[in-house]
Amino acid sequence: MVNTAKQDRQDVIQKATGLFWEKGFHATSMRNIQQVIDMRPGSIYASFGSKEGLFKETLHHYAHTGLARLDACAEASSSPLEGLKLFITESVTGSRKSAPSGMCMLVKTISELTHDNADLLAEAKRLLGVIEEAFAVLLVQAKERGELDSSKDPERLARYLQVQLMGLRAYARANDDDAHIDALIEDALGCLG
Amino acid sequence: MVNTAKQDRQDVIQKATGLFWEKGFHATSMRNIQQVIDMRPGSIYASFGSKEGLFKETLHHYAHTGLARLDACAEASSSPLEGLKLFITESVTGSRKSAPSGMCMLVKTISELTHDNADLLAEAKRLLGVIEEAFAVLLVQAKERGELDSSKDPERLARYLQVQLMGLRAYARANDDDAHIDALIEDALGCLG
DNA sequence: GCTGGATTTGAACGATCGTTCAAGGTATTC
DNA sequence: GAATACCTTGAACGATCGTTCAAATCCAGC
Repeated sequence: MVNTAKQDRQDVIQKATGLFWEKGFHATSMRNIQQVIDMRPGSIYASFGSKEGLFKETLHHYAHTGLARLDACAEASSSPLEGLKLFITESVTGSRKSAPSGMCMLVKTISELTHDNADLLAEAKRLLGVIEEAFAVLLVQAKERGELDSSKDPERLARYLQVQLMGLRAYARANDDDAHIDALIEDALGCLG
Repeated sequence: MVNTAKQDRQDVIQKATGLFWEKGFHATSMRNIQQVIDMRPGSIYASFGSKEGLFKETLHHYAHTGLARLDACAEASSSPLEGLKLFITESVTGSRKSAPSGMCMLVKTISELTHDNADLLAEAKRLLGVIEEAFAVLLVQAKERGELDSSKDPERLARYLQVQLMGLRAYARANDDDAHIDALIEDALGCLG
């Protein structure tokens, strides 16, 4: 029974993530969420406390899913560097058609929120840092394997890749030309060889 | 009198731009705006028609200001390429402390809005395209002067710079370390020489 | 099948949203 | 100074916001 309840909760969080990701924090009303997850206000507030509480859980869910996908990319590839490139390429091109919003949900969140929701803002920043660390770990592995120029600083390169990923996804949301996007990915990841 | 009225209108739009830029479209209420621009609802709606109408004018104001600043950077620099680099550097580092939000207002808008505000979304995309064109114009000038490798495609490079600018400003919003930002700008603009 | 605690329900709350419009004010013209 | 045209005012509208809570429902243990 615990399993079922947990499954339900995860299912609810997943559906809420889709909504928040698509419409953002402010434009998503609790009534939108009630409809999508088929729960009444009382149950939602008993489970998550508030709209902010639910949103924070969706941020965690989003980040965890992203990290899992990064691991999957690394395992599916012949090298850490190829895994990283695959992850970034997938994130940019894949999320264009399937994902709720082309944008990264964490970037969307730090873009939308202000000090009025200070802890949500801080949490999104923190999670972006976690992802950056995961990039750095893969880059260290690549360096150890000799796939990466030993003069490069993995942490600096991880920051650079974050910039590229953020920029590419934002650009892809503003521009529809697939060929241009592909060329931009090539340019952005060129320094990885 | 026409001049005064126009000045007033520009002043109103400028103040509204600051609010929308900081808080975004949905989180900014018409009452917030009434307070900041010191006008009553009737006057605002007589002047701008709707919240969307006012927001669209602030988008234009923002883009126009950005283009003017790009021109100023180009004139202040010894070359088109240096002007472009100055503009990007200024946009990333300057907007960190002074601007309402570290983010580009146009990127923030395409990040926040969905098909529910289709024309505002389209307008923000269009204005980003205008800015990209202005980048391309400067790059063509740089190419003619021989400052840019003749093998480079100015339009592709303009798209690349848009990605860098979007990514850098988003990253700067998530991360406070000035030294890291400076290094990232260096990495991002390295291809310009 | 009854009981008691946990869960779900949905009507309702006060606040705030974007917007309207009759009423009041102001400036210009004769 | 009266009349006209224009602009501003702010109370008020219906809708929707995030949230609450008494009542209804569910379900395990006896």
